[in-house]
Amino acid sequence: MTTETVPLDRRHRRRLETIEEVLDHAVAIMTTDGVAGLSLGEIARRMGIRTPSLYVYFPSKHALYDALFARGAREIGQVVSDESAKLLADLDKRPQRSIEEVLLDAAAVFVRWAVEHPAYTQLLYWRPVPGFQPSAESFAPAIAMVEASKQRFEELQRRGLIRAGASIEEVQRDWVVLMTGVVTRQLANEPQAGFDKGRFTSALSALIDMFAHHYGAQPSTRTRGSRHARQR
Amino acid sequence: MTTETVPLDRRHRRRLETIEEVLDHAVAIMTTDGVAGLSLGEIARRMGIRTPSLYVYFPSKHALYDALFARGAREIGQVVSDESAKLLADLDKRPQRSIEEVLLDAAAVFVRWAVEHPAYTQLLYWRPVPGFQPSAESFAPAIAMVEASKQRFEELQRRGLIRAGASIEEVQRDWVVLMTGVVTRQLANEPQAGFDKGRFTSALSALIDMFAHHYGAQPSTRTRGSRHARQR
DNA sequence: GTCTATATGACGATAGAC
DNA sequence: GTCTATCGTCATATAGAC
Repeated sequence: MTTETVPLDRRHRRRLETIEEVLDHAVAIMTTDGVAGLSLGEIARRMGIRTPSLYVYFPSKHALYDALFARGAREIGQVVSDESAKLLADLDKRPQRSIEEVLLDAAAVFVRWAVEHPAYTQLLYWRPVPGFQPSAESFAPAIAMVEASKQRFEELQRRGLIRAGASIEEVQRDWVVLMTGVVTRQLANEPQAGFDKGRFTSALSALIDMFAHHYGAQPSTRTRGSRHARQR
Repeated sequence: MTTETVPLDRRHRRRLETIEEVLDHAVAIMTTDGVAGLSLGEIARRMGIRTPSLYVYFPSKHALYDALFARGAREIGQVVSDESAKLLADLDKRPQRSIEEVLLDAAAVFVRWAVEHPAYTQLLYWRPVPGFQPSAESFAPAIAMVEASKQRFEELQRRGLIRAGASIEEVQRDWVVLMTGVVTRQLANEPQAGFDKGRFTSALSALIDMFAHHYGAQPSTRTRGSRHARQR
């Protein structure tokens, strides 16, 4: 009995490790060849096994995509959640921070992760795989992230940084359009540029100013368009 | 001699017609199955020919994607160009129009076409096909469209609707992020909703207000956030 | 010139031996 | 749990019928 449970646990752990290894190779392939460029044969080749052996761990290629979707949603959710906690804690210590500063920090964390993890980003925010729809379980962390984001905006509204009359639903919707818009254009037009040098990631500051002006509570201390005025 | 040129012309015309037919079927398939779901076998099946026969007209699947990219870029370019001409002519007749109204018209034309032609939109604004890069010739109309858009913003700036100090390069960049951001979210999250009922296409008005407030010349006549205030 | 017949190699997927 | 063998489909290439 005792001799049975131990190897079972070990086998189980080993199985989970193998699954993680499959996912790691899949991400590496998708990063270079795009989400649609993933092939089970290439994963197996890199692991030194035959393609059919992968079916022990995943019943289909779509199931593999589903696991990758879940993994990506969990990871970006964690990154954003950590930043969000820091943001609110920091706001307690330095309440004089402008809404522009606060939102730019939050935006940069999301956009940086997205452009630096193009495989997950394509899977989460485009529709690159014909017929693939994430399962409810895999989609759950993505929903949780949106809910957390809305709660963060509500908190900012309570603290007087977001205009009192603003609909949080609309704030969240427009925020998502801006953030994923920047990420999509950067990855599709300049995939090699990276966060710091990208033409579209560099637009974040101007877009956040725009957003803050519209949904922020107090008029910005910065003159509208001061960034451009400098260039004249 | 005379008897030779006539059938050559006819044959040439017939060839072009066949090419158009191939492209039409390709668009239909991509519309239902996504860009990556296109298969030459399915095109041939629908045309009642064998797959290798397609290679008479296109040397490879990538060449077919290239022709589709060019077609899509020309079509949306034409749609936007027509609207742009109408917009400026209308502005001569009714110079009292606000920048919000003018831009919302322009935005609606682009976004409506994009969500109603998801096959072209995916090809033009995402990266759904591993290894596919449009040729310089196919890309040309897309560049022309961006140039025309910049010239339109310059004209609006000359007419005093866009703030004098604004960099047209930045105006165009942020405009593209907003428009393709809305389109991408609508097509990826709610592909079946259509322009009029979509959750993200419905955000256009608010996003244009935001944009106009930032880059427009005179303060808006509408109270900031009046749309939301109404909902209270 | 246009299309078919045929073949190649890669793919996702399944069945069954060990 | 991994293998081999196999299936059907895919994009692609070539040779040849008409």
